[in-house]
Amino acid sequence: MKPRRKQPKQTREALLDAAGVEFSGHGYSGAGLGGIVARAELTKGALFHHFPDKRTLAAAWISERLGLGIEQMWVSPLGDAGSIDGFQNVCRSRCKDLHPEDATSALVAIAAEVASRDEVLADALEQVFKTWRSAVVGLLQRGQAAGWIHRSIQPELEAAFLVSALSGFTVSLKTSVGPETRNAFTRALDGYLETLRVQQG
Amino acid sequence: MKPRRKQPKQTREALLDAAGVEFSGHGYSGAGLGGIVARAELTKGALFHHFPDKRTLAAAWISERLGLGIEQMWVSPLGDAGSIDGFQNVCRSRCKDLHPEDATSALVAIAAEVASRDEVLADALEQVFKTWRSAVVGLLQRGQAAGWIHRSIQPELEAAFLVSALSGFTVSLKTSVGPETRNAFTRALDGYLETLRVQQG
DNA sequence: TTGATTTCATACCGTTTGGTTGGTATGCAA
DNA sequence: TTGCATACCAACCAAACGGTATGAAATCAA
Repeated sequence: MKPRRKQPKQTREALLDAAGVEFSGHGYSGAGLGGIVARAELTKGALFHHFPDKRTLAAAWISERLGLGIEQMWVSPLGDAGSIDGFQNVCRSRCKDLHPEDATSALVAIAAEVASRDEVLADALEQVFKTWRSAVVGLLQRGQAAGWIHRSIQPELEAAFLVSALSGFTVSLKTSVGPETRNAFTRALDGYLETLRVQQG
Repeated sequence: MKPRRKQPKQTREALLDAAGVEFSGHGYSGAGLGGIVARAELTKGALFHHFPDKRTLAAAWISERLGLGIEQMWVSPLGDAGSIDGFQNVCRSRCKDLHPEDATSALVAIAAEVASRDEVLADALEQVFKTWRSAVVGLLQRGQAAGWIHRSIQPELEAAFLVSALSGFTVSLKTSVGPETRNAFTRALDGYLETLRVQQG
């Protein structure tokens, strides 16, 4: 392989990675393009060659990076779950590991900040939320078909509720200091998931 | 009454009101001090006389305005509820009326944006969240004592779960366009609250 | 090898940022 | 009425902001 000196694909990835760190750490408005290109060890020339403006960079980061993050953290694990206990284990594991720098927290934070005043970013964010909710819907439908999820619940409703609860959880993690809030939510969520189980006579 | 020409109390309130509009509409980083003083029809001289810097202004707004907003939207209504149906009615009413400009949405948005990187603001925010959770805890305890809330649940856990769910709901409201998400969450929340009810033989 | 195109760096632009300065007008206590 | 602290304004500041203009390497098609 010849050692290329200009690698546009790689440059674009580096910019998205750096943008992710800055957006996650300082929010959309709080993150500066100067900080992003400095972190990527590039210049604004490279940035504005690959992205026309800041919001388009953010939209690309949301769709590509946050979307992939949600896939890895929620969609795949939930796709593997085959019982209520498996469902609970996935949620417990995520609740224990969630921290303000991961994709889930960043998704919620950016959505809370800009979704109501930027249609483009709101669309990109909704797309990611939709894949998240869809994964839950799919799991619940499979559970109903297989007989381990209560027939009376409506998957779309419970999915919207669950994703909202987990979203709010990422916010509460940022304000509280100790592990009490994390433990409280985790245990209560476990109880809620229990109510989805078919009653064993 | 003599028409006073300098009214520091009133000036401070006007600054907090204007700051509230700007912070709610553009977030903490997105809101500028110039926009705040312009909205209040004052100058930076007045602003920096009453508040030493931007974050202190934000902290005062969180404690005084958002705190009062949560009191009015959640603490008082929940304090009046005396049954599961009353509890559900309060939540249903709030879920229907919640919009991106109210105190609840602003509280969550600011928390998601700055809580993980500013201890001062995080403390002020946690105080407000705590009064919110405490109102739920108090209601659940009263319900258990009065016999209309299931004895097996732990009020602190369910309160943390409920407040997180409602927090996440304010975020999901911003990304989705139609009323589907609002309706889905509202109905699922109703079902969750139903599980707190004592079983009628 | 040539010519066009892509990929980036450097330098710069006007605007806005949070915050400061110096000064003036008001309110209150004596 | 004097004297001093409070309340507020207008002008200003350096730094950072998002974005642009220009040009030089690097790459690729011919």
